[in-house]
Amino acid sequence: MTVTDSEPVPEQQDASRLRVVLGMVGDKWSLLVVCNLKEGPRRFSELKRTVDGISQRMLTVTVRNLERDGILTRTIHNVMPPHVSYALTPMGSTLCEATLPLLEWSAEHLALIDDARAEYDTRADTPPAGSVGNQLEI
Amino acid sequence: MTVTDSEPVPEQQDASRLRVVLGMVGDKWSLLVVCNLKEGPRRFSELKRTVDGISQRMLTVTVRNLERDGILTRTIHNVMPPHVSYALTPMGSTLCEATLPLLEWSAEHLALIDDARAEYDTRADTPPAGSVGNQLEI
DNA sequence: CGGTATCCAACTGGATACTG
DNA sequence: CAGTATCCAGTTGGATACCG
Repeated sequence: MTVTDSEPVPEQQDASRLRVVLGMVGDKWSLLVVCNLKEGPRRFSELKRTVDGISQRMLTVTVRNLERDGILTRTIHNVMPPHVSYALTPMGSTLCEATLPLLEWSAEHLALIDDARAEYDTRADTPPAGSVGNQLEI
Repeated sequence: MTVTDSEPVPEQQDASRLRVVLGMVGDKWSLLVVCNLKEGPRRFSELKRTVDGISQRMLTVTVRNLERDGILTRTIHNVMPPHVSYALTPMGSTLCEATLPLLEWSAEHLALIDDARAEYDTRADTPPAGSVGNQLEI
């Protein structure tokens, strides 16, 4: 009854899903942490060492969000000295697999992207009188 | 000769690639724009209408970056009134395909994510004396 | 060891007004 | 129509210091 009218068109469903994924892993660190757990559980300090450049604060925030989303589990080991380990859930593993094509794409296109940027910047740097700054079509 | 020492380990390669992809499409709008070009070229105003909630400024910024990265082309049609159309490059199309698994993953796990969040928030809201706030393991 | 708390700089992105 | 320019609020994230 709270449904107002027609069901959303496919494009809007895509958009909604994209927003969910990006909200989860679209930030600077989440996917890097997830990828570092691919091989197995890691402790907080291991992650901090492995995920290059991450601050303690951002690692804490990132793993908290991923735990909340059900991507990884946080386990406290009551030993001396105490430590905490993080591991992917099954859902986290499938997420990891789902990002693999994107990783491959990146590997294949890294050079082409650099080329495209260089070419674009060249065109942008020199916009003299007779030059063709943009594709034209009449 | 400029190479200092050993080749980077696979994990670091992954990380570097992830940073590239995230830098390109990890923002709020890029993937939404790309997905809206999947079916074919679109004009600026069409994109603005279709990509729900995007401001004129952000659409301009987003398509400029995607053009620079070689993901889409910008074509100016010299008619009255003048208009501009955007289309995916072959590289843009392959990027789009590479994100499909992530889209499917999102579709399959949306409900589970909501459940995980709800459960996490419930545990967080009520951390009374005898409760088990976190997984423990000795 | 694995956090939390606080502060602050930089960036993101929305609103609005103006332009060719 | 398709921008550009400006301003500004909100968020992200780094540095630092302290805590159980």
